[in-house]
Amino acid sequence: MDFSELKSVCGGCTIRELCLPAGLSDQEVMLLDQHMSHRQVVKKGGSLYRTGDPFKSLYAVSTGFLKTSILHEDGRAQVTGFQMAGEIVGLDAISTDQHICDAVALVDSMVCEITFDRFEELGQLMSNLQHRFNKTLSREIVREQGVMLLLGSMRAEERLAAFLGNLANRFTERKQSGSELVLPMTREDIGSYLGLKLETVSRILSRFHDLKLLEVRGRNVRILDQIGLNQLIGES
Amino acid sequence: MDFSELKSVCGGCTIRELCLPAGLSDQEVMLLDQHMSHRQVVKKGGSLYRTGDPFKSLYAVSTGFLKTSILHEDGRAQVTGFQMAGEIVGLDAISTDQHICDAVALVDSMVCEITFDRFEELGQLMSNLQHRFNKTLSREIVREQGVMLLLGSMRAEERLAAFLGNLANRFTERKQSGSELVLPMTREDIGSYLGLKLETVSRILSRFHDLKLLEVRGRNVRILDQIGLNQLIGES
DNA sequence: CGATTGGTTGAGCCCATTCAACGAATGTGG
DNA sequence: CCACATTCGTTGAATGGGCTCAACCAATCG
Repeated sequence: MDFSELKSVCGGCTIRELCLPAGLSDQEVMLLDQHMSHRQVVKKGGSLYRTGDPFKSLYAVSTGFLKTSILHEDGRAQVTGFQMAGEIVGLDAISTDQHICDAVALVDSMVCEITFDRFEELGQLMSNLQHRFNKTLSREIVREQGVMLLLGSMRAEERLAAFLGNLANRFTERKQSGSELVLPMTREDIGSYLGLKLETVSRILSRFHDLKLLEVRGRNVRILDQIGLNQLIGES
Repeated sequence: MDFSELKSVCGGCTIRELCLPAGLSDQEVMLLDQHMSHRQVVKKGGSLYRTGDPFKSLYAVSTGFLKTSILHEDGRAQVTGFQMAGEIVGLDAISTDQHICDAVALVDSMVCEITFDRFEELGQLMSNLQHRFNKTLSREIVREQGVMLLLGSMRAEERLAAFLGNLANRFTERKQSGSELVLPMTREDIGSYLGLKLETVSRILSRFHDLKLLEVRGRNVRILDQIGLNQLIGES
């Protein structure tokens, strides 16, 4: 049996309510299921797609963790997001029918593929699905605005505190611990996302450790004082 | 006659191809027209909507210039975009049915309103319109990613050069001069958008002036050396 | 085992900020 | 109409937060 391609089954998916099928009736989910392509494995370090690839499908992260990053001509890269279970990857490619970022797995991951042409047809059949999808796109716009606020007007400490809080919330939504984080990305990835150098990320994590806000052991981060972290944001 | 509300007529609009009706047939545009609400005037300094307002409509800028900005609890604001003719405002509110930013007119402006409920119905009738709208949302995601790249990995000079280049392109698309810019926003607005202080914006404009890349007289900026500006981006 | 990747920490530097003064333009009320 | 306040923009001097450069350690991999 080839485990690299398994039929997606939204109906039985535990994170259904965090993903595209959110808010759909059982019948609607069945219809969606029929239009889903196969589930795919992306090995750690492997890429789901690369900049310039023709756009064919959206992907819902099933398990694992991805990052997306855009490359500037001169080699500079900017991580634009980290996607976990239930989150959709590839939304930016709708605009140009070409992927404008790289999507790379940070750990062994699985994604559910759905052909966008098919998805648009489905949207015509199910106004409910289309409505939800509009919200999904809008939510991504809002998320990015949050990052703009972070990059444009927060200091390094605040950025990191906000980043950790955001991760904690998303883990909690997924019934995982919101205080015992295992970061799947490198310090450099975090830095790129937050507009900081990796050394700065490392230093500030150490500082948070000293302040007894965190317990940091490499990629294992335990949040000791979420309130203290939150207070950090917006003081000064 | 009340000039504050005029019927929108996409069919005869000069910027039709830059706006929602882009790519639609004449018949489809007529149908869209029937569903458009009235055209509204927003006076300079006035706001189209404010954070927290319930979401009812999208707005297409007809003439003028708007800015959108989000407010952080502690009073910090981040300008998230400047919108000119043909561009759509309010996309972020779809996600939560509430506006999460303020939209303020930088000069006397006119906007075309379309009720989002109606628009979604129209999208069900016209797959073409829905397809285009998906692209519009995706394009906004891409635009914001560009800003993230700018904020996350460019130095002040590069940010300003990229900003001016972007404005020039958008003016050119609208058959206006791409070298004789009249900036409708303050230095503070620019700074907020670019993650810089207003003094820094002012200083760098002066520096560009000294380098003979620009001619700056207050809000009138003439681009003397677009190539030079572009070269500035990504050197360092 | 050496090579590579990822992470931490230190010292010095520099770019953007902060604080401040000043000028120009615009608007307002007497 | 002028006096005054306010907003907007420019420029200078000093400061500092995050960067650069560098050394070092731990873990992983071939």
